Amino acid sequence: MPKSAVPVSDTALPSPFRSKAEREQDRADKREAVLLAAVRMFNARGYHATSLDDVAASLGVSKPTIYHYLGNKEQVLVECVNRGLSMLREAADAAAGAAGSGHDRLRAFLLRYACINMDDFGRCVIRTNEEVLSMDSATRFRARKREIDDAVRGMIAEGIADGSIAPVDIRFASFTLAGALNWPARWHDPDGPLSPQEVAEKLVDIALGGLTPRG
Amino acid sequence: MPKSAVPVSDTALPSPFRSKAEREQDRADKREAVLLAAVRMFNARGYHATSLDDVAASLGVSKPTIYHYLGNKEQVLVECVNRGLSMLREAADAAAGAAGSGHDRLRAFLLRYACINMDDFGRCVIRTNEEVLSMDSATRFRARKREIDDAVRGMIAEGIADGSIAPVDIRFASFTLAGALNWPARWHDPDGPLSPQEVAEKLVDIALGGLTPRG
DNA sequence: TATTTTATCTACTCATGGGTATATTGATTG
DNA sequence: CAATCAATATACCCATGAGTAGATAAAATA
Repeated sequence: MPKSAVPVSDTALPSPFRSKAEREQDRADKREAVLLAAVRMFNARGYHATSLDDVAASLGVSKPTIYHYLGNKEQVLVECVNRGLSMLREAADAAAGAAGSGHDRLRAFLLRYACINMDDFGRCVIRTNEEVLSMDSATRFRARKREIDDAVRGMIAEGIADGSIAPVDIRFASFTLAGALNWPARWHDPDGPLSPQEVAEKLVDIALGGLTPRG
Repeated sequence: MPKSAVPVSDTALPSPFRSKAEREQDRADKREAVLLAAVRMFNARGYHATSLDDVAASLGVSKPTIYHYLGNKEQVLVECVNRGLSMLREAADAAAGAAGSGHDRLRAFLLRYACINMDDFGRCVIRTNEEVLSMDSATRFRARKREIDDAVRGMIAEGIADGSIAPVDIRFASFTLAGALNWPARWHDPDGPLSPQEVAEKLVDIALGGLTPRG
């Protein structure tokens, strides 16, 4: 353990000597910073209209620095999309494992889903068209989105089974909900007066109205 | 009228001599063919990923020919978008002038709206992000979309007033409906088994469910 | 201390693609 | 028939931007 040669004290004085773990963390942080800067520009101007020179400049570094952290432009996009997809996946798993009726679980998930769609990385999932990806990445992208959609359909099916959701066409219901809740990725302004949470609640209430059984 | 020098007969023999009107029609037809070829490629691959060389090649002509009919690449896109917007506008005017309750008129419009969003030019309206346009075009684009949205909001308001629509938040209702019905522009496959009309009916039924007053 | 590794830069290459200059041909017009 | 105009092509220019080569300097390691 040569690392313990580095002074370690209870008072944790900031040391200019960084441990291996710290250096790895530094690297990960920088990589993350690149992704965040990139996704914001992609969302604001579009993938093709954003050059890696622009992204680098916004971070005060040069383009090769980005290539030091990520393989190429497409990988930058793919990583951003994957972060968004992971958030969605976690939300789906959480909802699937929660208590309550199908309707309750669906509602809880949709609220989270809508919020993620207004987040930097979530928005990128919606705004990224498969055509801009390589065939390989596009296939993986489609598969991961499909997982989310399957989860939604599952919740709808369970809601129909337990009577908390009206007996709608499951596929079209999921299309309708997805469309309604994806759309804010295009119009919601993070700097505007409407918080994602507020928007999500209003949209979910209205969108879910059509699935609620009639008294 | 020098035009009448061209032989005109009741039997309307096809003549190789074209009148001025015919020549203008030819030109308009060619222009239209360029737009249709372009919008299909824009929709399939995205605006930035489509070169005018590609569009020209798909028509069996060369790029300068396109420039003979349209000023530049952005104008090609703008014309396509405008065709879609005009269709939407007509549908909105027709619905606004129709008989029936607010709910009836809204429903009729939404069916048409959804179908237009699965048409070549309508799809282009949805898929075109303002960021790819010049500031000037983007402003006009936004204004025309806003007109459509205002029409929807008007119909919702009338429906609420006449009791055919539940007293929802008008702005969020229009966002929800728009999202649900815009989304097919991204997923509907014109060559697939689902006709736009079928899709439109199912989506509108589900999306409108949330606005229908409870018994 | 010598060597290697990491982080970063400057300065390139090179393909793509928007847009243009200009030639050609055939029809239109005077 | 001459002059013009319309439609099209070939061959180009030039900016942008992805991606790379290679230098440098600092830190880490042996």
